[in-house]
Amino acid sequence: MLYHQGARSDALYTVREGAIKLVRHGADGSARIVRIVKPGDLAGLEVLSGREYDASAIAIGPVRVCRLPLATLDRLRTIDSGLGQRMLEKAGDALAEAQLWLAELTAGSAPARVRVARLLLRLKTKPGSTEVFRLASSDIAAILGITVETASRVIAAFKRSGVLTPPAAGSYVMTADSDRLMQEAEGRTD
Amino acid sequence: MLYHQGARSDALYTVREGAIKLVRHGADGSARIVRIVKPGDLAGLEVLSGREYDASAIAIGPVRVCRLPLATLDRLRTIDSGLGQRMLEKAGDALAEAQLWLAELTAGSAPARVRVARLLLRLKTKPGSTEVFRLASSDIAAILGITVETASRVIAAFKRSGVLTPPAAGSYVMTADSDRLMQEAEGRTD
DNA sequence: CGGACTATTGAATGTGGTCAAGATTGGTGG
DNA sequence: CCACCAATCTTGACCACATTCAATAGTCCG
Repeated sequence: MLYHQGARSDALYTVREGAIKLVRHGADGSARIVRIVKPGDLAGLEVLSGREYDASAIAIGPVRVCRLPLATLDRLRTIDSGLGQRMLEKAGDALAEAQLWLAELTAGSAPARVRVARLLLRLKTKPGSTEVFRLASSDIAAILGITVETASRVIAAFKRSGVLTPPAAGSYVMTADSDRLMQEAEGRTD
Repeated sequence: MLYHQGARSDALYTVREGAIKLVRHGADGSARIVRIVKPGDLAGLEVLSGREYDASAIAIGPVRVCRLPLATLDRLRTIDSGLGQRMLEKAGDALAEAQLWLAELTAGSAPARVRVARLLLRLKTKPGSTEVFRLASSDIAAILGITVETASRVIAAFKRSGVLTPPAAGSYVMTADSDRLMQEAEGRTD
């Protein structure tokens, strides 16, 4: 865990390897994953506005990150004038991603099966690859705002229909039939 | 309409007065509002990454905006070194808002009544005020990812129970009982 | 006074939630 | 090597909420 929701923000983070999830905890104890920070992305932008961290940052598996305390960041910015520019681009990208999640991954006019399919398509290890990261069904549930049970049911259905083929035990990836997955993501029922 | 989803991005916008909505259209014709741009906020950050606009920007009522073509923006940045800093902060704020929407306004462990209540609380004209912007129920539906019918039903229920009092005809605001609205937002059923 | 759009309300259907019970998996220690 | 335990995943039955479809009021223009 890199930092906690509600803690005073003091540093910006960038991920080098692996991935971290930003989890937002509701007053009632419910948890929701609001962003996945992949290599090259930034976490903890709150520090720039002096706000508290508005989510907790938790590593998904082993990661290598770079911690940039605010003072260090300011110093770097006076040296490298392009840094601010690149950070701004990254922030814009993160915003675009968040809005894409809002539009395509949240409930509303799309059944759970479709949303799970869309999420899986975004979890491909590489563009064009048939392998997708295998994350815990509790994480899938926390991203899509559904329960663990429905997540499990949908994944099971995909396995049965051959869209997904389970990996060797302990593996972090599973194989997907991209074409049929895209059909599911469109909502095609046939 | 300031720009269309999918169009080549050529300018950044900031809102002076009023508000604009960023609407993302799905392949199936469905529309979802992914952000409300209020005075001081930025729209069209895609231009910084050279991407296409990933949503359409549509004014909600009369607005006054400032259009900044990319060339102008670059020129301004060489003059005012603090501009990039302020833009970065704004981008971070927008990201925080988007993630808050993801956590609190989308379906998942919260019935429609609760989410409408939360949305209304964020539509207050001023912090502490009892007046909330009265937006079309089709807009409420597009933000929360519910249908117009359920939005209408919930609003009607709030009016009947006295939580909301309808405004004079043609007004852009309506009065809310903040305390009871907060109770509804918590999910308290009593 | 129409005409178009938005809002409202009602009934039937269906998807996902809840609750509860097993099944796998992975890890620990005897 | 195996027994045991905790955590995660899986599956089933029932129910509630929201969607869908459809029909009726408003409301703002021309």
